[in-house]
Formats: sequence, C-alpha cells, structure tokens
Amino acid sequence: MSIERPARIRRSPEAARENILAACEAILLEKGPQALKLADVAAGAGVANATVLHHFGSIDGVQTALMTRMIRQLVQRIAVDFGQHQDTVGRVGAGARALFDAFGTRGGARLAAWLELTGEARRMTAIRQAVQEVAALRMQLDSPVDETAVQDFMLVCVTMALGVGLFGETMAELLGRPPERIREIALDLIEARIRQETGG
Amino acid sequence: MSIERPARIRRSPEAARENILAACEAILLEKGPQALKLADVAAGAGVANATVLHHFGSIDGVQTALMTRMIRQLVQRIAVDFGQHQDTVGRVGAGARALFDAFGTRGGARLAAWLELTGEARRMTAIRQAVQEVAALRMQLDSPVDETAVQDFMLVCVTMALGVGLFGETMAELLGRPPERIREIALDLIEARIRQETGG
DNA sequence: GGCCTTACCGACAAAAATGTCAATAGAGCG
DNA sequence: CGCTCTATTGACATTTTTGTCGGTAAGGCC
Repeated sequence: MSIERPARIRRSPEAARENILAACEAILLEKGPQALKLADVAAGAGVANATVLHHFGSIDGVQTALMTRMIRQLVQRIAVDFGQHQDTVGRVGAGARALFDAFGTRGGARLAAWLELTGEARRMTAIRQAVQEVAALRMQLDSPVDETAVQDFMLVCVTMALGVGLFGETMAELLGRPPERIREIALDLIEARIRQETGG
Repeated sequence: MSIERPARIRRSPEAARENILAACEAILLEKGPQALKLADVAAGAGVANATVLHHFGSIDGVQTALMTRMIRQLVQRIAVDFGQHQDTVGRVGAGARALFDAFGTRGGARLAAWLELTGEARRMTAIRQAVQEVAALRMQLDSPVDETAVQDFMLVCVTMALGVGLFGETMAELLGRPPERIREIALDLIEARIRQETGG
C-alpha cells in the first residue's frame, strides 16, 4: 500500500509565476519583505522550494519580479484614474492617491526599501518605464509647458510616496501625531504644487 | 614555545561601546545596515564576537544603539546651528540641512529603514526625545503660535529627510534627474512652508 | 498509444549567522 | 603581593536559509 501524495498541479509558466507572486503579495502585506523567505513563499504558494527557484532563479529574482508586478498594476490604475478626471488637478490628485496607496497601504515602499538596502534597486527598471508611461500620458492629456518640470514633479511624488509609505506611520506615532496625518500633509503639498504650476 | 597572541586591550565599558559603535558607523556608510553582521562589526572594532554581545546583548542591540547615537549627534548639531542664526527661516533651513545630511549622506535613513523593516522601529524612542528637545528649542527661540503646527512641521521634515535619504539618489537616477535634485526640491518645499507659516 | 518536453518535487549539501559557555587576563584596591 | 571584578576571548552548538541534483509525472503532439 503506497503512501498518498497530493496530486501535482501542473501550470503554465505564466500561471505558475502568477500563483507564486500572489502568495508573495500576501506575505509582503502581512509580514513585510524580509519575510519573503524561499520556504515561506513556497509554502504560501503550495509548491516546493525548488519550484520557486525553477521559475525565478533565486529569491532575489522573486522579489524584483514582485516589485515589477506591483508597479505594472499601479500604472494601470493610474491610467484608469487619469481617464476619470477632466481637470489636471483632479487627475494628478487621483494619481498621487493611487501612488500613496500602492506604496503605503499595499506594502510597495517596504519592498522598495528592501531592494534598495540589498542592492537590488538597480534592477527596478520597471519604475523608469512606468514613469515614462505616466509622463507620456500627462504630456498628452495636460500638455504641460515644461517636460523637466513634469519629471521633477514625478520625482517628488514618487520619493514622497515611498518615504511616507515606509516611515510615515512609525514617525507619526513616535512624534505623537495621528497616523494618517503625514499622508494628508504630503498630499496637500503635492496638490498645492501642481495647482501652482498649472495656475501660474 | 607558546604561540604569540596579540595583547588584550581592556577598555572601560563606555570606551568599549564607543569603539564598537565607531566601527559600525564606518560599516554603515560603506556597505549599509544589512552589513552590520556580528562578525563584521567585531572585526571592524578589533574585538571578538563575544565582546560585542557582552556590551550590547545582541546584534539588534548594536543597531539600535547606533541609531540612538546618530540621533544624539544630530540633535547636538541642530542645537549649534540654531544658535548661529538670528532669523527663524535661517534657523529652520540650517536644521533641515543637518537633518538631510544625517539621514542622507551619513546613512541614517538606511539604518532607520532597516530598523523599520526588522520591527525594531519601536525602539527608536531616541527620535521622540530628540524631537521634543528640538521642538522645545524652537518654542523658546521662535515662540511660534501653534504647537501642533510645529509638530506637524517636524513630522514632515523628518519623514521627508528619511525618504529622500533612502530613496532619493536611486529614484533620481532611475527617473533621469541629477542625483541631488530631489534634495534641493525637498529643501525648497520645507523652506517655502516655513516662510509661509512665519510670514502669514 | 508512445514519446518528449519541462513543470514539479524530495532529499540533501553547504554556507552564513547568532548566540552560549567556560576560561583567561587586565586593572584597581586592600 | 594577592584578591576580586569583569572585560575579553576561542571554541562550539544551533538555527536559519539558500540553492543543487537526480528523478517523477503531467500534458501536448505525432
């Protein structure tokens, strides 16, 4: 009498990767990027350690793939948000909110910080492409005067979203302010700046 | 014939801690906080692994002690800077510059990010105390109208300095802007805000 | 049905890192 | 000088984690 093994599931490479990355996202949200250990990821996805390595090469590969995936999803959401607003200020505000959401609430900033600290940041080229796409959208919709101003503005938005997403909650608590305060202030700053740029 | 051993150096507890933390600072600058391994720290300080543990209890203890030390040094520098400026805007600008320097150039943001990710952030109570001291200084020198405005302002400054210090360089490079650009913009935002608060 | 590609897996190897423990040796002090 | 305190140490145990390897089986294709 042979021991029962759970039947193997054979997925397409894309489905297998997606399955693993979805598990990663849950782990990232629950325990942070440092918990993206090979064994935990594999367990979360319901596959063996070796399977994860088969698809991503290394645990670092898993992490950068997760970052890329989150950035792609963010760009899609921003594109949708842009379509739902007629005015520049509304568009940018909605985009900024999506940005803060992806990096703050959904754990993107913590993952980005992890990549930055482990020297994997250079592989985040997905960000460059994403920014180019969003910038192209804005140039098309808003036809702003100055392209470097757009780039500077996006640099500010992204960096602030990352900083607030990673440190905002802890700092607010440590300094005795409400946890969401820093995000409000940051969004105010961003909207004030865009108003100033478009208005004057 | 006995094997030559290097003579032991016996330091006071304070000197021993200082020696170890100085080595940590060098490692932090050169390789980042994830390189603050027990063996490397001990080697950098020229002592045995067990010695480090004797003084700090654990490698996490070393890291939080280093953070505390950096924050103390920062507060001292800010106090000096405050004394060298007569006007509020000049004072705050100099303080912000010191803040960005400590967190950016000197590696404080990377260390803070590490503590945040590894769950050690709650032990960064040194920040709370530091902010209280600086806030007290400002209340005394500038007698600003609103204390919560001061707290909000410091929350913004600290969070931005952390965000820019950790992500600024990489993001600027990724988005095709000069590496120091984000810092300039951030300082502009801060000074504009303080001018607005004091001016009107 | 038979074959071939490759997604998948268990077992194992190997490295890296932290922390424990008992012993050693400076340095102050009577 | 001899005693005591404790900073210091080497050796070691343990844990954690990544990655390799040879074999297994699922599903497409002829």
